[in-house]
Amino acid sequence: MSKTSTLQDVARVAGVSTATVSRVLSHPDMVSEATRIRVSNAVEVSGYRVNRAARNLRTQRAHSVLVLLPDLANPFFSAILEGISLNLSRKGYSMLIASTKQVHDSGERLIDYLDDARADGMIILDGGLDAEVISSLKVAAHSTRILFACEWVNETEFPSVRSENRRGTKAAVRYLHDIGHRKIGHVTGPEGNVLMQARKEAFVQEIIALGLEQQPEWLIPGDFSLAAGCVAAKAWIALENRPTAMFCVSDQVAMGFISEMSRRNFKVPEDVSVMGFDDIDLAEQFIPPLTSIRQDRLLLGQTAATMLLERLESPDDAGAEHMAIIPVSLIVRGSTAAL
Amino acid sequence: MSKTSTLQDVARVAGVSTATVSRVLSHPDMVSEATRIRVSNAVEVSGYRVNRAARNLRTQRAHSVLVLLPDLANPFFSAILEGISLNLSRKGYSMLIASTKQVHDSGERLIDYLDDARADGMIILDGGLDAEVISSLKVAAHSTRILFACEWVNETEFPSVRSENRRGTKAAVRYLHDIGHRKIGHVTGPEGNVLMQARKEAFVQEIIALGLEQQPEWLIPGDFSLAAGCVAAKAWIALENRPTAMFCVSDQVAMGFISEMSRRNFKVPEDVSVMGFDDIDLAEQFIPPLTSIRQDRLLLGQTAATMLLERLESPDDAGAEHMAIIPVSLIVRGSTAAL
DNA sequence: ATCCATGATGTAATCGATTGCAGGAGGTGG
DNA sequence: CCACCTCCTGCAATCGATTACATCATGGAT
Repeated sequence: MSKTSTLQDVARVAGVSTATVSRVLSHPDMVSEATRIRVSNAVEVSGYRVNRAARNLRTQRAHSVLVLLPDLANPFFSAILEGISLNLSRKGYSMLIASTKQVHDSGERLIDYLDDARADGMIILDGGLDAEVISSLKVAAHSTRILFACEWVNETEFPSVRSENRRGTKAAVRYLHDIGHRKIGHVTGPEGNVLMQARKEAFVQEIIALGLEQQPEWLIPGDFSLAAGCVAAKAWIALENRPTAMFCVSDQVAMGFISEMSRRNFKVPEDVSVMGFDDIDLAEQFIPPLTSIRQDRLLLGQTAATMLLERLESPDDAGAEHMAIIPVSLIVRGSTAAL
Repeated sequence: MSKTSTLQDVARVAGVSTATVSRVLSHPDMVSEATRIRVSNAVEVSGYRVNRAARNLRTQRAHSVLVLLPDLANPFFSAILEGISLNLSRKGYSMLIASTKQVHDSGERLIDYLDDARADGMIILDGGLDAEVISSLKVAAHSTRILFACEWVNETEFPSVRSENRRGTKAAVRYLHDIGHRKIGHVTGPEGNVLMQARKEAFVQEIIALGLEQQPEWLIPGDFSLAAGCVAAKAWIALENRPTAMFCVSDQVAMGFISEMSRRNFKVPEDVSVMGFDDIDLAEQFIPPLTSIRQDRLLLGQTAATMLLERLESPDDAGAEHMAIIPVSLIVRGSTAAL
């Protein structure tokens, strides 16, 4: 029992060749019904499990996908991972996880995962990779094996799955406008990040489209962290001419913002309406509950996995989808109020 | 360039046999300096990467470890994963991730991951597995390849890594007592969970040790979720004789509790002191900032990885550590106040 | 009766790295 | 000068599954 049985063992029990056993398992329609049943029984009694290493070697596939996160500790990614994992496992693939920071620090290179046959492809959730790393990924043999999700890299041809960042942002601004706000500010993400850029551009566009007042100091720089929200709150407090509503680039930032405001005895939404982006699990439980733009992270993950596998399994199919956009929706809660 | 080169290619370039190349890579001291250099150069120029599938097949190891979570969406696990990943990658292992729920739903069995050579071992972060699953894991060949972290399963001999649940709980109660509370309640975890049980027992012991008042209805049932905290808050409000401090089984529960209290116009810590357990990242930013028992999740993850690898690499070493306990510490913040 | 198509099965090569064993070169001691 | 030992390297088997090709039986068509 301690030793797992091999194809040979099953073949011996069933009185057939290993080829036949293999066929029963992978191409059942090539085998006659009688032997199929006999072999299936033999598989059953011997508790046979295919040896993945052997299969992977022979088929030249790893049957696994690497998911790269900028940071394992960010709860934003959990639902995306769940979606990826779900659709990968349905197709018999395993999910490897690594953080780009850790890979970089350890001196490994990302392409090694593909080159040494540990993974067939990778889903990258980090748009902030070094230009050097990006260019190493562009090598022809790999470009079809990589997909960006959530974030992406401008001016590259990697396929990607993303949320409707622009539409979501504009919906946020329009909502704040609809409930009476005319002075609307924005806590942006980290300089150079594609998400922050997309959202910031859309924000400015919509402000202009609605003919609202613009002040350079109402665009408060931040990143995606709680701490950035706190800093931004201090910046808001220090303003002469304060916006009555702030659109934050992420829920974490919004929470940090509100948290600092409350420490300084300002009230949300009485003194200022605050909204976020993402609609992470906690948004609903926060005090006050956070108005936000919901990203369907589970769907985003599932879509990413499915798209990548499709591309892996027919690499030459030029007709394959190159980009998928996942709808977002406005979720109104207590952190915003009519003016 | 599109095809990665093999040992054969390198051997040809260096003018040696594949055996020698392999030795240069895995046992450099068996090879003369001259050839070592020549081969190293050949490896360099050909951009050789070892093929993991081939190595895994030959060495009968997967060089990867499966981490099983009850639920990918719980931010509590992120730092643990980071710790595991860090120490695994240092030893050249990859980290596979799956959720026990998903594995179960898809009809896979956990032992399959070991039986089909996808993973050498597994770290289980879920103490709530079915008895049936547990017993399938006990098979002699596997028992040395499994390690529980955070949670564990009573009355089994699996090695485990855990935090000082009892000491942490007692420290919490003692702290609340020290700042003047005499009526202390506890929102417990899900019935049957080992953590909730350990913490609940320790809680009751310490209450008795300090000679404090006990009321059955001060032990409010919950689970580890935000929602459970909300429900518990309603239960607290409904009490005739209310505790002045509540020790919650997790930070998430504490946050839910506080959130609901605030919705009902009760104030924390003025009306009731609330504390959690875990010290997740958000605890510090919550309003009010949460008093909690900090678990060193990174260290816990690192320890788990290291212990498992040690056991995998010397399976017969009876002297190997069987259990590791990670220290916890009390973090006092604004959600608790002296009475 | 003969021939060929069809379907089922077996034979054996193959994927790429590792490693036990054998052999050769060079050095040492008797 | 020979026996022997050490150090280095190569040969070839091996891990276990997959699959191209060969073989064989069966049956239908002519």
